[in-house]
Amino acid sequence: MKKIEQIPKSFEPGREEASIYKDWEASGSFHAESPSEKESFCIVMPPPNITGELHMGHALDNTLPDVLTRFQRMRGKNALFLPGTDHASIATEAIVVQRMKEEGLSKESVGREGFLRRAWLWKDEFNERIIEQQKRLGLSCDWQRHRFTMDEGLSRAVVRVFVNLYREGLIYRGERIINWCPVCGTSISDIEVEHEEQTGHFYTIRYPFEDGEGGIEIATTRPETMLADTAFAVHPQDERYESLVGRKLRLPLTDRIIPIITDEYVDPDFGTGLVKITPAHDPNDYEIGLRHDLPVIDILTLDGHMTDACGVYAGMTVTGAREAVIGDLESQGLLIKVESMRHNIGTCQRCHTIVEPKISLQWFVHMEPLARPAIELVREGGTRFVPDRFKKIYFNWMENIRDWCISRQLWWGHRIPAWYCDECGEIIVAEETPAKCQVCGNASLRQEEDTLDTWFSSALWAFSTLGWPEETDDFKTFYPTDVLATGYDIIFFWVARMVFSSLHQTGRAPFHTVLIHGLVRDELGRKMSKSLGNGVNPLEMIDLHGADALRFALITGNAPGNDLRWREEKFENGRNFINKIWNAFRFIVMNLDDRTDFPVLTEADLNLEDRWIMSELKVTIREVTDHLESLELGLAQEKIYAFLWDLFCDWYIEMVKERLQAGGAARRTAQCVLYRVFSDTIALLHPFMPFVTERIFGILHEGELLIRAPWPEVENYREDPEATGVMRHMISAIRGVRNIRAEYKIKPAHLFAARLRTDDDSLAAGMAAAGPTLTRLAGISKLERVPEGFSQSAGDVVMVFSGGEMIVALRELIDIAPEIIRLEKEANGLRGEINRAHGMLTNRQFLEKAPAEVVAQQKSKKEDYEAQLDKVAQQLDYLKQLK
RNA sequence: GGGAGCAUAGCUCAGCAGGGAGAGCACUUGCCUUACAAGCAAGGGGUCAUCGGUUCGAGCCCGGUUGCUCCCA
Repeated sequence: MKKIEQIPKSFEPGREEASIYKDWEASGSFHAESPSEKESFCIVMPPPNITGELHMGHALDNTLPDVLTRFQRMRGKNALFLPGTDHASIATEAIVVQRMKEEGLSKESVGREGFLRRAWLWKDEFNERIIEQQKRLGLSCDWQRHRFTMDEGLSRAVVRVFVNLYREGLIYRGERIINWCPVCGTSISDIEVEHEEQTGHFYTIRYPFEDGEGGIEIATTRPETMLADTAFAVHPQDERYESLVGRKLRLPLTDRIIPIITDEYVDPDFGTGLVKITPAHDPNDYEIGLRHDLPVIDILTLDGHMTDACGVYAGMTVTGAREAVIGDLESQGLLIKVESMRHNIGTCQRCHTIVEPKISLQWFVHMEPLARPAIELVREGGTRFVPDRFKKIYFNWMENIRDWCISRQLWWGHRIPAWYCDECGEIIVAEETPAKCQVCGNASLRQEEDTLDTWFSSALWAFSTLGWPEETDDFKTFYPTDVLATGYDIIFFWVARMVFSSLHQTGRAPFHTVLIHGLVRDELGRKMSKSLGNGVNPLEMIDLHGADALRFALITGNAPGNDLRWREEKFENGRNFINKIWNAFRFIVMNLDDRTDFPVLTEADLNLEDRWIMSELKVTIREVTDHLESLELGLAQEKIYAFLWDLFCDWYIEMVKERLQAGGAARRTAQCVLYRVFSDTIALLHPFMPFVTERIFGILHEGELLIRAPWPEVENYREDPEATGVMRHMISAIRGVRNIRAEYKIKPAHLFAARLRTDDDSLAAGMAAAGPTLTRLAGISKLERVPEGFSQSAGDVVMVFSGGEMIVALRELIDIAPEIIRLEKEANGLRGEINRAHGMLTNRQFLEKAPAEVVAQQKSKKEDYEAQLDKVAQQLDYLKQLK
């Protein structure tokens, strides 16, 4: 083993992490087997977009599954953390286009092939960069299984699913109102539209009757869309407007005559109960239009300008047209009033420009039949959400599902496997490029230009990454996967779609558990964003204090589903903890005599503190394991932290120093327990802080890798209530004495003798055995047990603790008056506790209804406090007598 | 309009088969005690938002109110 001189005073992540990571990779520790005899555990990584760098959200998103994977790997499972990246069609295309623009090029000028070549170069560059960043986080991914959504295999899965769904009639092509983003130049799905409230204007316009007289007033926030109006509607039972039905209106600024119709859809209680119908630009109006056979007039071009159907307004932008329309209406006296109003507008999730509802020919997935079994699955617990409440969000969306527009007018993505025959109009959907039209035999077919929504391929991620549609070993070994860890912001986008796609294609749920985490926010609770510039770069943090500190900070106090604020302070805590661990490690190395070959210990060899710390470790192993199994990573980490710092470092190491100094058998035992307990604690911590723990373990256990070491077993330790009880008393005695020292401002160097009055023999024995330790920890030079009847004298301070009394002769150092105050404070505290317990124990209802063990517990607490109060009171009487 | 979450120590947050309120940081006091000052020791600080209900017993369960977030339409 290394000598202490070879071990640096502190752990330097920057110097160590890269080589530790290399050791893991070189040993093949990340690699999962398939097929395998072992039980498998699989998590697929939520694939980051290739559009940019890793941010704090990714760091969290990736750390959680890594902790779980490392835990399961240590438990002996065939654990696979499958990494990958997503092609992010809209975002990537926008970036590549932007880059080309800077070179004076455009998509059109380079053509589809040329564009894709550039996009792939971009992908290669960022894919690599992301992987490098993830390695710095310490992720234990099986990099050999890294996948990209546009890889050959995954593309084959996409085509297969598309063809399957088309043949089943679940994918169709049709004209519908879709959301059009004029800047991205593509359709987007409903959930890619974000609604934001804005202050706009509410224009009241008069539509005159056909003959030019009178008219109807209508209010709208989008006056330019009137150019697409093709009817006016009222509710059929609305008596107010009975006389209007059947009459015709003259649409201002045009020479169009539009009818007044009735339709059930109109809500008579909303506004005036009159609505204008714009079939080409509103989904509901489109439905009404179909029912009444209304003309559909599209007034918007794909790049957001007015179409030729708009007469004088043709060619204007939407905002330009709005101003022109308002001006013209006003001059014709048809603009009644303008009010200001808060209203919701839809914007593009990617570029935040206003989305235009627009009639368009697109491809859709018919969702209802796919959603039904997906709802059933979660309802019956086949897949559960942690925390549970997120299933409500899932249900809410699934139960109100609408058909999914999956075609995108983009080049970067999976091109839709559909071909058109210009001769006969046939649409051929197939996995392979068809040679000729199956109907008319025409050989010149045209492939659909559009690509698929990125989420269409992400939805297959749980199985496409494992080789589906082939029945590969990977697929057989790891599918269904186990846990999916992801943010609540993509429950619809990804989780829900992965569930229904998996169920439909593979007949099985993609995972049994979805662990939901929150968003990483800045110190002020704001979402981290580029525009605010408040993002914290995880790589910079790693440069500063290492990946372990970063991981610690992300897990600290983090409960499933809750957002967390990034605070520098938590991160420093992580660094401090690493330092603490490192120093405990150094202390142990200093005291091991370069040996780790310890004989097997028997109970007889063990000291009180040995039995105690091992008993506490057993409890900790159990708690940490349970918390990890229930995905409570924050709690699990907290338990290790408390054990390592508060119990192991503050008490065990301190108590063992005398024995280490003593040498001989006592030293051997202490060394052995230190080594065992510390090694297991480091192992428990490994999933959270893999680097330091690996380095330490590697030194303590030469030639072994912690990443592949077995998870600590509770069976290796004995729960020892007796030792725990005695230690609890002893700790309380030491704390009490320290408190006296602090209150009386006694210098550390000033030792004093103390007397112990107790009826607890094992405590007395334990304290006696701890003699020199008590000197160091409490400044007690000599401890003498005195009988119950022993009476103290003036100048004695009596410190009552849970196991008895410590009597310290302070003589001239103490003043009776403040001592009386101290004891009275103590007595009051005890009386409070006694009253509380007494209240419960004299309540007949409590005695009858509360569980017997709770009653017994209260009873013993009360007796305990009463005994203590009794002693405090005696001492008070005594002091008052002296006065 | 529908739904969800949050409100606990000065700050950031944990806590929950319902049985004596926790952590980290900050604060006060004393310590360079040969693993660690990124540390050690001793302390101070909370009617767990509010009102009501259930219960022998409520921070925890139920309902109302207020105030902040967020999602969906």
